[in-house]
Order: sequence, then structure tokens, then C-alpha cells
Amino acid sequence: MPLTGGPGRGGHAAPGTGAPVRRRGIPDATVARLPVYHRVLTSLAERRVGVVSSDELARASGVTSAKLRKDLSHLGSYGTRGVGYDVEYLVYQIARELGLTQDWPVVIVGVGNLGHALAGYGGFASRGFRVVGLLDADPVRIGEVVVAGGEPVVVRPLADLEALVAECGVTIGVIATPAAAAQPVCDRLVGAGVTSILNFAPAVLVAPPEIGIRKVDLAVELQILAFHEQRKLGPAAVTA
Amino acid sequence: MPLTGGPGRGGHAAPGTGAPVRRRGIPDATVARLPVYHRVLTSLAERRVGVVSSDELARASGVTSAKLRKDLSHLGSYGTRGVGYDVEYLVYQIARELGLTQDWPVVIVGVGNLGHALAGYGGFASRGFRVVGLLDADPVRIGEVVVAGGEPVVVRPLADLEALVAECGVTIGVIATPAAAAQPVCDRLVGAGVTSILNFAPAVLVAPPEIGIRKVDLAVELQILAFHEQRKLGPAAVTA
DNA sequence: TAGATTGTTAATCGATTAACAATC
DNA sequence: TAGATTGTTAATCGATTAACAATC
Repeated sequence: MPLTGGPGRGGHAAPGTGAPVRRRGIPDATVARLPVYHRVLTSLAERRVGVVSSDELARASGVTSAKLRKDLSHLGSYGTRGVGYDVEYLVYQIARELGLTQDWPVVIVGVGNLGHALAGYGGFASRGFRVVGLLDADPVRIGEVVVAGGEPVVVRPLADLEALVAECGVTIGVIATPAAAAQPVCDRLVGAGVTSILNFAPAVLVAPPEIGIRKVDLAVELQILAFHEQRKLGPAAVTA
Repeated sequence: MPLTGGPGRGGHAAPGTGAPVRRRGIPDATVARLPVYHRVLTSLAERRVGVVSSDELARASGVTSAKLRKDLSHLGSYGTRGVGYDVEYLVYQIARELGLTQDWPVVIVGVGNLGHALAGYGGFASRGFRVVGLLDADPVRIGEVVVAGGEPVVVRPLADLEALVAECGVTIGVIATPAAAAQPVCDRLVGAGVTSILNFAPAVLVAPPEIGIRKVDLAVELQILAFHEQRKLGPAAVTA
């Protein structure tokens, strides 16, 4: 886990100058790409690569080097001209920017196939997300032990939600229930104090504006793929 | 399934005029939102709503009415001034644009938790995607019967891939294997004639440029959520 | 006709790109 | 110093927004 490695280099910000240090306001488009850079950098670090150029990193991430440098410039000046970027250092800076150097306790509500898949998804634990609770409304699922992020987690009844959120300081909830259960679960999560919700259920959730909600529709990408596939096959076939 | 309803109104394009009919080139940002409109419209149709205004549809979709009208204008003039949009008609036009009026046979490779979740995901079947094959490399999984889109589908060995793709005319493959298996499976799908691949495995796939690949990272959205959550809590807590 | 709502226009905004001066 | 590569600038491109003429 190389995320904890410190700077190891000096003076990259403007510490005491009265100048406007910018900060805040990283473009959304950049934020959406940071996880990609982070993943690529992590895999480079695992392969003991010490330094990358913007050109190499961009190619591996599927973007242009101009875009990559522009993106990174929003975080600060973390590269070395004529040399490139120190992999460990950059992976740490991106992780810090994304908030991955913090511990994020999450609960997953709904432990069907998707809930199991999410709990077992390696990408969660490796990025600082810790599954502290698996909750389900179905009595037959209660008590099952699921390995999430290398740790055994027992499936608990939905009734435990409020206590669990309070006890572990949970701020992020993941909904993986059937559509009908999603809104009530959302309401209870919000009531319990959760402030960000990731929704995998095929339902549009309503919550107070201060709650951050993101919806993942597993079929959207498939539809976009079909759209492009149709274009490839030629539109004439469709208009017929 | 109201997708098959025809126009029921006349003359919405420019049939025989020599004028440039535009066509092609719907902005990517618009294409990405069409599935959202489609889903909302489908649910309106189920509730027997006949007509919606851009204002209502926009609100239900989480966009502004100006953006919605702009988006729809790229497809054609399918509304009625002073009235709104005929729900059935518009849902059909969007479905046609996305290619959802065609039958899309898909194979899912990897029938673990995620493969099961995808196979059972209602959003696939209702949008014209038909799971014609579930394939797995693990012998113990072979023979299991999974219900996908209301139809029973038997899990078959990976060896059947090429025959299945040829037999059913499969053009879209879904990869839900562990990371290590993803690239070999991708290669075989491409070799078998598949031209679009949806990748849920935590691996970056390489394929010829004419192959359409989209990657779904189940953790990316969680990271973006954490980013905003961190901002909410105040950046001071981080810089400390 | 009066009221409502679309489809389009023009202005604004944000993101991408190419080029290059700064600098290791 | 010469070569390499960043960080930034300015130009371009695409997307969003607000307003309104067209029209049902």
C-alpha cells in the first residue's frame, strides 16, 4: 500500500506568501479523470516504476499528454521539468486530493448478487473504502459472513442501520437493493446521518439537496455501446 | 412494452428535399443523456401519461428544460408547440436513435456475483438486450440455470464462446471475470467476431481500434463521492 | 384570439488542444 | 551546455444557458 508515502521533496506550494493560493475549484472533468490516473499510477508503483513522463502516463491512461498536464496542474506543480513525475509522490498527491488518504467507512444495504459483488470488489478496499456494514431486510440472509476487503463482515438486519452509522461514523451509504426498497432505504440512511449515497438500484432517489447522490445505471453504458454499434453497422439498415 | 408503437403523426423529417438533412453527429453529451430521458419516459408511459412538456420531463430527468429541448432537437422535431411531447412517440424515437428497437444478443463472460447480478438486471431485457449466453471457465459453474430477462439460460463452458457468437450473431460481449482473465477473454471475443465490449473487470483492455470498448469501474463513482464529501467537511481538516 | 410551449438563435461558459517559455 | 519535459498561455472547440420568435 504505497499511499502512505510522504512527499520526500520540498517546497511545492506557496506557504506563507500573501498571494492567492488558488485552491478549490478543480474542474469536474478533471476530477472525473483523477481516479483513472490514480489507478494507472498505482499499478506503475506496484511494478516498481519510479518516474513517469506525462507522455507515458497519458498514453497508459488513454488521454493526451496536454490534457494530463493540464489536469495535474490544477492540483499543483508536482512534476520536475526535464524529468517527469515521481510515481509514489504523485499517487499520494492524487489520493490526497480525492480524499483517499482518509478512512471512509461505508455501509452496503442489500446483499444480493450485486451487494456481494460490491463487497468483494477489490477496488474498494485498495482505495481506502472500508465496508463496516452489510445490511439486508431478508431474514434468511442475516448472519452470513462475507469477506469484504480481506475482512469477514457479518450480514446484519436493516434494524441495525442507525446504530451502525452512529457507531462507525459512516458518511457514505451504498444502495444495492431492488428498486422498490431503494427510496425507503435512502430515507433511513439520510435520517441516520449519512451525507453521501451511491445508488445502484434502478430507481431515481429524492433526498435533501445537501445530500450527495450518485446513481450508477449498469445498463447505460450498454446503451451507449449499442448506439455506436448501430452507427458502425450503417444507419441505412435502421431507417429501412 | 410500448417500444414498438409507431409514429402516429406525419411528416417530421425532410423527405425528398435536396436540402442537407443534417443527420449523424449527435453530440456525445446528448447521447449520454438519452438513456436517462428514455428511462423516465418509459416510466411515464407505464403510468399511462400521454403527453409531457419539456419542463416536466426535464425536472423528472434532473436537467434544465433548455438543455432537454436542445438535446431533443438533435433528434428531430418530435414535439408540438403549445402542447408538449407525445410520450409513446418520443420514447420510440429515442429508442430508435439509441438502437434499442433492434434486438441485441449479448453474451456475459464470467458468472460470479457480478455476472449473476448483470444477468438478473431488469434494465437489460427491458431495453432490448437479450442474454443469449452465460459463459464461465470454472467447471463447477457449468450447467447452472440462471434466469436472465425472464428466460432460463444455462451456464456454458468458455469453449462454447466462438460457436455461440457465430450462431446467435452476437456483436456485444460483457466481461465480468476477475482481472487476470479479462484480456484473454477480450481477445477471444474479438477473435469470435464481437465488435463491442463492455468491461466490468478491473483491468484495462487492449483491442484493435475498430472495437468499441467501454469500461465500468464500480469504484470510480465512490471516489468522486468521497471527493465531494471531503470538500463538504472542509478542506482544513485535510491540510492539517 | 389568447395562452402555452416548442425549436432555434446568440451569448456565455467551460474544456480541449497546440505551442512554447521556463527550467531541471 | 544540450536535451528533455513540465507548467502555462492563448486559440479553438463544444456544451450550456437564456431568451424569444414560431406555431400549435
